Amino acid sequence: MRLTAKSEYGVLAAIDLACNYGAGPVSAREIAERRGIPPRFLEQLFVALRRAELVSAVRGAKGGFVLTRDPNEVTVLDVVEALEGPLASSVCDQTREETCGKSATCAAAPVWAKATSALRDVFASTSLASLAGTQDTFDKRQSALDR
Amino acid sequence: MRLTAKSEYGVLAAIDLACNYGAGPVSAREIAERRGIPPRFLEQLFVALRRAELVSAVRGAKGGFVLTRDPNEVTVLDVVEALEGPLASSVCDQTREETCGKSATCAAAPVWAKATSALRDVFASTSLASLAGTQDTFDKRQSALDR
DNA sequence: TTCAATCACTACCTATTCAGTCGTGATTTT
DNA sequence: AAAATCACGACTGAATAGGTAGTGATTGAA
Repeated sequence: MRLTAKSEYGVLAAIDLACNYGAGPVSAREIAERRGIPPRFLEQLFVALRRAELVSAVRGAKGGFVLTRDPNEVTVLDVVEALEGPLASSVCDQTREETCGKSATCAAAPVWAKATSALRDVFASTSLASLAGTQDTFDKRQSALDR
Repeated sequence: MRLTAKSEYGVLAAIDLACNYGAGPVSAREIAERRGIPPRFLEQLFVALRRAELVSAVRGAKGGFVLTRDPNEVTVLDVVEALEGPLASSVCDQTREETCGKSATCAAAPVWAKATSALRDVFASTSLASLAGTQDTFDKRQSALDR
């Protein structure tokens, strides 16, 4: 429920990789410049994305990062959870047991649960491919690969 | 997009008022005790709720707060926005103009917008009455008033 | 009329988190 | 060997979260 700059930058970076999917590794420095992301900060995000096995790293000169899966198969939820941890409601996290009347659970819990669920649905149903810039640009790269 | 303890406590307090709707003012102290909310903190939340005209205050002994509208007509969105400010995406807030390819807008913007919208829908469609404890408890109070 | 209960307002405080930066090392290509 | 790149951990300044404290204003009840 807490979205920070990690998600913003991380999703942007992931979209960039989606745009370049199949065209070899893209360096963090390149993405940082293109997207206006602080380079040393982005570096850390890629460490998290690699540990979540969303990207794989290629070290050395001409190295960089590549998506480990097709951009259609990677969702924003994957990226966000890799960077921010599990997407849970930031409130009413089972530490609170007060009730309205006699109910055994927090009276507000249903709405927080619905909120988390709605957010999760949006993120889980949005692939990197669907965000990857003008779709034709993406398609053009794809068709170039097919040849 | 940022939900803090203010929302958690504020919605709980609002539910409490919903449970007691029509039965005169309920003091902040009483709600704080019943719901396990730090009293001085809750006091501040009520200031915000009053300024948003969601509740009205009754000063002096036997005073407290009452909902200004029927619990069916007050939504969680009302309460959350009164306490946290307008519900907007915490990321991609129009300060960022980078693009994927040649698009004029941030490539990730659509998903953040959808997320905000989804959250808003959930909160706007949840009334205090629907959360107010066991609905029968609430109904009982209501029918008692009708007599 | 006094007193206690209650809301009103402002200021203040402490710990955590955010949003990075920095230094250094490891790996690979050229 | 040199340059480019990723890897890892420590560090930091600013903001925010989550309260607390002091004081004052208003009102009902004794």
